[in-house]
Order: sequence, then C-alpha cells, then structure tokens
Amino acid sequence: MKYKTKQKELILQFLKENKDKCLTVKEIKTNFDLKQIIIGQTTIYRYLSNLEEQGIISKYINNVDNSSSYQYITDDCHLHFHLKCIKCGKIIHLECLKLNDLEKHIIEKHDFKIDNFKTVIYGLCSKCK
Amino acid sequence: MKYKTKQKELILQFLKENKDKCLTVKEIKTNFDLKQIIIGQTTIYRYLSNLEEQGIISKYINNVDNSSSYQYITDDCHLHFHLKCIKCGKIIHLECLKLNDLEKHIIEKHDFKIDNFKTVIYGLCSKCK
DNA sequence: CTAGTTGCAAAGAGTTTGCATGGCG
DNA sequence: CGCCATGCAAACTCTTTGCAACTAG
Repeated sequence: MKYKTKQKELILQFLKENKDKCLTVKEIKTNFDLKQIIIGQTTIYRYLSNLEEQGIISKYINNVDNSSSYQYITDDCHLHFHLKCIKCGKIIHLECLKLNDLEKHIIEKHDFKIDNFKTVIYGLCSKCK
Repeated sequence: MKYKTKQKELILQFLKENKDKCLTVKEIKTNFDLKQIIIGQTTIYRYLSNLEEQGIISKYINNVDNSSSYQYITDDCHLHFHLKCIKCGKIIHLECLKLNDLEKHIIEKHDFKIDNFKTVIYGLCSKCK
C-alpha cells in the first residue's frame, strides 16, 4: 500500500463519516454504487484488511449471518466495550469503569489480555428483552 | 423433528462425548467419515440448527474464518464465559465470580441482558502474549 | 517508465435449498 | 402406508485469488 489512490481516500472517508456504525462490505459497496462511483468489492476487501492490520479499523464478526463488519477506531474506543443485541442488531458502546476492572482482573488473575475491539458482548437490549 | 433416527442419535452422542470442545461441522462430518458411517453434511447442519433452537447446544462464530462451532451445553456452562485466543484459537472456560458481578451490573445499570453462550471474549492467552 | 493498485471474472469455503429416496412410527 | 428425515447435487453468500489493464510517483 504505497500509492495514494482515489478509491482508498473515498473508502476511508466513508468509514470516518460513520464512526458510530459497523459497516459491512456490502453497505460500503452499495454506498458507492448509488453515487455511481465504481469501486470493486475486491478493492474494498483488500483495503479493509490493510486498514485492520494497521490498527486503523476494527473487524467484527456478525453472529447472525457469519459476515464481517468493519468500524473506524476512535481513540475513546480503547476505553470501552461493545454490546450487541441479538435481536435488533443494535450496537451499544459501553463506557464503564466496571469493564476496566474486569479487564484488569482477567489479565492479573487469569493471565489473559482482552482485545476490546474484537470482543463483542452479545445479549438483549432494553427494547428487545 | 418428530422421528428418532440413528443419525440424530449419533450426532448428539458425539457432541456429548465432546462437551469440552467446540466442534465444527467439518470435524463432526470427518469423525463419521472415518468410522465409515455415512451422514450427510446437510443432516448435520439441519440437526445442529434444531438443537440450538432447543437450547441444547450453543453456536459460536470463529473469528478467523467465519465458520461456526457448536458445543453441547452443560449446566455449569450457565455460570461462565468463554475466552478465546485470537492467535492459537484456544478456548478457555472461565468461571469467575467477577463475571457474575459484571452480568448483574450490566443488567441493573445498563439494562442489557448478557447471553453467556453467544458471548466470546477475544484476546491473547498466556502462551501467545 | 516501473511497480503498485484496480476491477473483473472465476475460484474457494461455508452454508442452505430442492427434490427424489428411504425409513420411522 | 403416510409423512418426516436423509443425502445428494446444485444454489447461494461471503471472501479470496489470478490476471490484464490502469495509474501514481
């Protein structure tokens, strides 16, 4: 990834504009299709993998259909966990000291380093319960 | 699923014998192939979905290749979370009062009911750190 | 000009569906 | 004997790979 191209610029910009959402490759593709901007899905997959390796975005696995979602990482994301509702798919960014406690506890007592980006806590949100 | 068949019996038995493991469809299929017992993968998929709906087994998503694993649910599984190492794929069953605290806290303060079966905490295990 | 990047098409992998055959009750 | 379950093959979806054309530097 040595060259700067229009496609990469556009994809990154779109991810930044949707920091609060987890986007699938399909959603990203459709966004550009509608604007009549041609970006091959191959390019999207390749660039997203690259961004993930660089630690710029985070990849999530969707428990419903085994597809993947990607999300731009903001600094404050480092401090929180993600809750995802099994029913409606809503993602809740939870900032809570309890979770930092848990993280500390698990690394100290169980010798396991939690990855906040990969980890998604599944369950039912207030509406779907 | 009204009839009792040999295939169902064999699949369930195999899951029970491997309560401590998360099994993929491939692993289940291969197990029977080696024993020269013919069970179509379709049957395995269908029966596993059915068992999951009944709450007898739990389905996990593998972050590496987007495939699924299935595991027989034992009573004590209700009391713990699963940690999964991103590198080596090892699954650790963590029974810890801290987690029960967390569960209680999240439902009381954040109105979110955690699903212990679906939730997998990703990170690095002691060996891979 | 040179080498990295793109986009199409095709290949792969995991999963689901359609349908004729087979087996439970 | 009727209806459900099975297993094969084909369809489907998501993702990756091969390759010729394109383009940034």
